[in-house]
Amino acid sequence: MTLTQLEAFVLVARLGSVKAAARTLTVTEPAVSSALASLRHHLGDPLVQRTPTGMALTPGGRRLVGIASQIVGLAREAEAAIREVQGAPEQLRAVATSDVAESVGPALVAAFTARSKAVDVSLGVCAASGMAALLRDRLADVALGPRLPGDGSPPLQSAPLFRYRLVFVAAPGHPLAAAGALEPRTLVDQQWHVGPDAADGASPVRAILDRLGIPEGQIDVFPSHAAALAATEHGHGIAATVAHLLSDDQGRQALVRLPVRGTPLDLMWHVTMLGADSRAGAASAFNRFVGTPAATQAMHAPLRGVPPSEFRPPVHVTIWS
Amino acid sequence: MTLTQLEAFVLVARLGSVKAAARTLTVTEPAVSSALASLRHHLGDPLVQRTPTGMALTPGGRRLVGIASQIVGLAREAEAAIREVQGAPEQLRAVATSDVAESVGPALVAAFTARSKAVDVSLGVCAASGMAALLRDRLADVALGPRLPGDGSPPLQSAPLFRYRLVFVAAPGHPLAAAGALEPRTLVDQQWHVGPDAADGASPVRAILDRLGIPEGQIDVFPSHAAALAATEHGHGIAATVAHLLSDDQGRQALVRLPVRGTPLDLMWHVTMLGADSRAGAASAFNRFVGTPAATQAMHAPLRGVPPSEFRPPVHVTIWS
DNA sequence: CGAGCCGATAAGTGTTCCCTTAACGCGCAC
DNA sequence: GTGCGCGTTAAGGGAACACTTATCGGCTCG
Repeated sequence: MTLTQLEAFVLVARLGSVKAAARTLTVTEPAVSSALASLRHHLGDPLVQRTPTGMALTPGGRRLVGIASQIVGLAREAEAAIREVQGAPEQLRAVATSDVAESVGPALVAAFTARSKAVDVSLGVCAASGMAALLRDRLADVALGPRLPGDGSPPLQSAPLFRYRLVFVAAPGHPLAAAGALEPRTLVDQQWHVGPDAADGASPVRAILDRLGIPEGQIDVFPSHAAALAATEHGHGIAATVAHLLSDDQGRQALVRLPVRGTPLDLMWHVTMLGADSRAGAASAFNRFVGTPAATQAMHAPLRGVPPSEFRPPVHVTIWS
Repeated sequence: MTLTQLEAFVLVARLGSVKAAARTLTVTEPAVSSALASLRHHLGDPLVQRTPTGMALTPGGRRLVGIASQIVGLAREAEAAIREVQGAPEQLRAVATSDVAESVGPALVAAFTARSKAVDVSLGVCAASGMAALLRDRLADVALGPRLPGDGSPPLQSAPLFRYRLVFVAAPGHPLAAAGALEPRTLVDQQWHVGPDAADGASPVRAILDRLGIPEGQIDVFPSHAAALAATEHGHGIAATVAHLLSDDQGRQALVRLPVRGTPLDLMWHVTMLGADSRAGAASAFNRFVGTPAATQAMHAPLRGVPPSEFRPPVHVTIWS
């Protein structure tokens, strides 16, 4: 029984699939499957079993997951504690959904970095559906994205981070660009350009696509939100984007907002982390920071005049998934 | 960072020496030293350093020992949990000082085994000074011997187990055997035959030897208490032993009690375990059992007529140290 | 100053881990 | 049925682990 094996098991149990666990750990599926096989053999229990809907825990696995999760959490805590004692900078690993990571995330993280010199911050991108597991396994300290359900063990705490407005956009030459007020259903026949977060069930864009009943064939998923917007500029599709990122593009008329009825949609991004008793000190500092005016200002200001596609965040960004 | 390394570190930190940790783990000193070296290198901190009085923790080590201890405890808990879910018998690892292990320990454990069919009990021998570390690291679930200080992390709970009387004995032909009332200081010139527990600072026999100022050259440490008594039967030395074990030997006049003033000494053995919230279920069951009349009866009854040297406990006995 | 104790190190060995690529088995959908 | 997605197994290699015996270095104590 090794820490690696326990880690693999916990992630499979939490994420419900070997594939997702492997992606999170940046290893291949057989690596995870093999670690799981070793643990199964050692403990003499299947722990998790395939079902049509994913991987389901056996009674033994259900019992183990809580204990194993504590073990891997403590192992991380041990390393962080030693680092701290030695005076090394504390580490804060932030994850964000791709929409946050391409909008207010880097600016927020950069502002926090500037204020807290002794903290080493990294920002990663992940799907909203995997955020809770990352936080609980201490693979991440804070998560930026939609509000996450806090129930579970250990519990999570979500707090409002940033109110934003979602709008629909198209190239100036698009047929709908010159239209007057549009009914939402007129968008059903359009080709949609979306970022990677739209593939995630918890994303608001995904919710819109589902509500309108857009067939998958009409949805082009791009590797980044910026790429989706770039394709929209030069193509004949439409996209959904955060309004305040658009001000400059609109000024240059690269994209125009579509006057769809019911838009802009008022939405909220949240910051989520473990409870105050179990999270790292840097996470608490970050939590305090996001409530300050400096944080709000940083999230509103920085991207003015810089198209997202060219934006290079001034913080170290690690892509974890 | 592996579980083995953390275990080695915790034991070195708790026992204050590599040698003791190695003995407890039944490996050689280099094995422990090497595990420690790997952990030191991995974390970049000496963790423990040699001092004239033993191994002292660095600030980092002090911080780590609590976390590491939790990790190894949880790892054991994980294995126990799986075993329990699978319906396998629960395991209870008892340790006792050699005096208990050679007197009431086996009978007590056997009586508990007979009552609790679903518990797999093993009894080991260890020094009183190492008991607290064994309990805290969950290498043992219950400890039988002297009362242990309960402070520390996690705290320990001691409860009275058995009141016994310590007497001094010699062979019938010994010069002192025919004497009348003896002053304690008349024993100073004698050759003492003692069991392994006398080498332990926490042992009452050790305390007596120290109080009388017996030089080391007059103390023969035998590998078992029974061996010390056997040597006393045929030699010209004296020994200290538990009174109620002696009844039959006295009947056969193999050994006679010396009428030393102040004897018999009224002493108490205790049972010690972790607090109710952190100990295994079997430990709690054992704790309840030792309070019952059946336990008291078992401890008084079984060895009547059976010299300790010939006694074969009906339970599996593992020697850990 | 030599003896003895204790921890660290050297050298070596068998085992386990951990990861890879490739191929296989199985359930499910079009 | 025929793909296709997903987990598992096979095979293999490199590294780390965990242990041993033997030796060294530093320290204390007679």
